[in-house]
Amino acid sequence: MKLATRTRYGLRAAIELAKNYGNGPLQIKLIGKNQGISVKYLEQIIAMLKNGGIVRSLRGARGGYVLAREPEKIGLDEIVLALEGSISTVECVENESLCARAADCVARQVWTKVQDAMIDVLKSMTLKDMVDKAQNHNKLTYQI
Amino acid sequence: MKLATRTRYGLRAAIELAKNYGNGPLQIKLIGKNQGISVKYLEQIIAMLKNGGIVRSLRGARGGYVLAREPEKIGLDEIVLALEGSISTVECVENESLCARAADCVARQVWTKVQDAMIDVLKSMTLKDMVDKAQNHNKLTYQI
DNA sequence: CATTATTCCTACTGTATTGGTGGTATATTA
DNA sequence: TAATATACCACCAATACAGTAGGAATAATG
Repeated sequence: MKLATRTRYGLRAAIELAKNYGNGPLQIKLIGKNQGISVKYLEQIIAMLKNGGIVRSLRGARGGYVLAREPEKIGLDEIVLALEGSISTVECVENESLCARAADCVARQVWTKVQDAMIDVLKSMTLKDMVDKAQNHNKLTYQI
Repeated sequence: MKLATRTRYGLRAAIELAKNYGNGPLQIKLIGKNQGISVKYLEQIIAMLKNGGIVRSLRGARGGYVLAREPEKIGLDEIVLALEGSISTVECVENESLCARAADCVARQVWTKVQDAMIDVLKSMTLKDMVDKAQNHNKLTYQI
């Protein structure tokens, strides 16, 4: 059940970008420094966020990354989706055709319920919510 | 986010044992055959269920495995716990001391909520519920 | 135009996990 | 004691993960 490190890092990076929203691009170097994450590794992780349509990049000097949309329009489910590839406990939940008995498999029903519960929680939160929460502690408090 | 195969297999094996509850021990060989799972692999998986106090073993001829308690007293959370080691998305959720900022980390709050949602769902179901559901389809319908 | 800052791309590496196999020891029963 | 079945232990191949490395492409700046 453990999340990949890249998912944890990726969320933290996204929150940094959300905090910086409206103030121009933020460089990976800075995010990595603030968060204590290998800059080279973060590079790959943010590329996933880019592919997922969460962030946009600005190349060249003074470039960096910005959120692709307003923080209140980015659900955490989108972020996890971009980083994990899918928010899914078991393949057959998404793809019935993987198993002949999928349609009335009780184990599958369990994993579907678990998965739906996770997705609901993630969908209920946006990057804006994260920034607001962090603001209350008025520091970079989202470090894992 | 994907579950390990052993967790899926383990749940299915536990459901088989629940279905057989009251009819004496069930052999791994049989479960593996019914479920299309490598008997040798299943051996290891059921050993985890045993360590977790979910099943008891009976050695020797006519031996096999039985549930350690009535199916209605075994929550699915216990089964996942036995197989995954912990029902946890991130280490720091369980163990605050892993990160100095854990106490007011917003990312950690996210993963805590996700994890709690999963645990709630699993806790809400017992092996008995699984047997009852499967009965409605009156076959081995829990195959993944 | 040269320099600098930054993203982008691709490949490599060590480690751990996963999924699975094989063999032997041990206990129980008939 | 022979047959059955679990228990235990060691091994193996494939994959994923986390991180490193080097350089190419691109944009801004002086």
